Amino acid sequence: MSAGPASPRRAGRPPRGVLSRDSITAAALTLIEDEGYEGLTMSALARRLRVAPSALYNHAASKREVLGWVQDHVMTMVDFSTFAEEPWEDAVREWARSYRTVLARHGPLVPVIAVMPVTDAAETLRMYEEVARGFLAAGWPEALIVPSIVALESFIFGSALDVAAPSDIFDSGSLGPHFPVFTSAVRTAREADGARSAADAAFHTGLEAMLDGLRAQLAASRG
Amino acid sequence: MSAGPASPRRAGRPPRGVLSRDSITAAALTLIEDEGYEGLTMSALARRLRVAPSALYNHAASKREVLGWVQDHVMTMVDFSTFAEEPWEDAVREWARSYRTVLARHGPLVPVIAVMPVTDAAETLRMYEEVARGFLAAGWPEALIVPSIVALESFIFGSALDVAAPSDIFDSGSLGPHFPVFTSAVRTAREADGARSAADAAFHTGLEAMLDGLRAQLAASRG
DNA sequence: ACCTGAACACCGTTCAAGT
DNA sequence: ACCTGAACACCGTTCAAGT
Repeated sequence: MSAGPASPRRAGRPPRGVLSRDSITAAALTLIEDEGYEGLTMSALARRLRVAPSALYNHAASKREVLGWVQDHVMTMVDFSTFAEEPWEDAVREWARSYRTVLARHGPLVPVIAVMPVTDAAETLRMYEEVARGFLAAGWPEALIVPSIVALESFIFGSALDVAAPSDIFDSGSLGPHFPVFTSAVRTAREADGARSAADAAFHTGLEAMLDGLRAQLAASRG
Repeated sequence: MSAGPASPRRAGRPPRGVLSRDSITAAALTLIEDEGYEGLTMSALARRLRVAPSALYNHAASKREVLGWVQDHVMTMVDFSTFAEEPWEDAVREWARSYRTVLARHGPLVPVIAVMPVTDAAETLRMYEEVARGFLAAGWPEALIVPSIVALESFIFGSALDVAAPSDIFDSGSLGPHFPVFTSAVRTAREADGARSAADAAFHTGLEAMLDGLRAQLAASRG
């Protein structure tokens, strides 16, 4: 009845020792949670697993590969369940918000995700499958689905990087008087947005604009 | 008549030796051009300047600061001249294309730019000033200018990361049969886009969608 | 004020040797 | 098959010593 030490074995040979893709990924995730991505070193990872650093290389070809495993797991934290339940536009909204929130906590992963092939990244593929399904069900022409998803993702990736920016990123300091239009626009925006951060306001603006444009494109494709 | 070894001196003390913000930035840029960002190390930089690595620290507090100088220079390569000449929508289109192209060649800089405060980054501020001016001239309410610019930038940043992705990034490999909708959508998109890369198609789709949405928002703000 | 040279505290990764 | 321990080839950065 108990889960036992051996996790349900997949196809292939069962892991002999403590080390496996799963255990390394789990240790990496708690390490990142505790120490951040600067703390994620092969030494620190090995220490958590009570093993010599070189032992890791019997299971992962490189730190980059470990990062790929982490990335695929992080994707499971993104909520894309709404595509099965809600209308297309609301589903995209919820998915995009969740995606950005998850990535904002894993900023250093963003450049990795953007470039990582999806082959054998099963969890990542699960998300794409569900999102593509939602687009198809909403009546999107098949040829427009992937470009639309990638466009939304690009915006989400950029917005996630933006979350890490300091709140005074647009303070022009002593140079302010040389750039009066921008300086004034920054001040006005800050007053208008109130407590909401600049990053949040921009995300809302951009997401609604893109949804607007995509909705129009969907309508146009229906003739 | 000749330019001479001493560049036109700014306010403040003239540089005594060979090393200065300008010379270090110039060396870093040619180094990046020749060897890429992996080749940009403090040692390699010092070697190009015929100086010991530790000498760099008399002028820059850290490698991160050097990266900031590079970033500010890279911004001068972005073409934002169209804001003074063309209608708002065409100007944004040209600016966004140029911005993405420049950043695609400097991918590792994207996470740096997203977080780097604009204080004392004069070239970066010049761009923002000109873009904000263009928005204002097009009739945008002041409070919406900064969120719109940041939203566009987020999309541009994400799209620039996307350019570095391998063309087969969406090949689902042996897992394909488990994700039929997505796999089929990828194939259809590839056929529809022809020679154009997936990244280019997505950039076009996303930029036009966002322009659509922003145009609608501008119209709405006019009542 | 600015440079050199040596040193420090790390990295990721390899590999012979063990079991 | 999988692990250890030592080693390698790097990093960015500091600092005493020189001029």
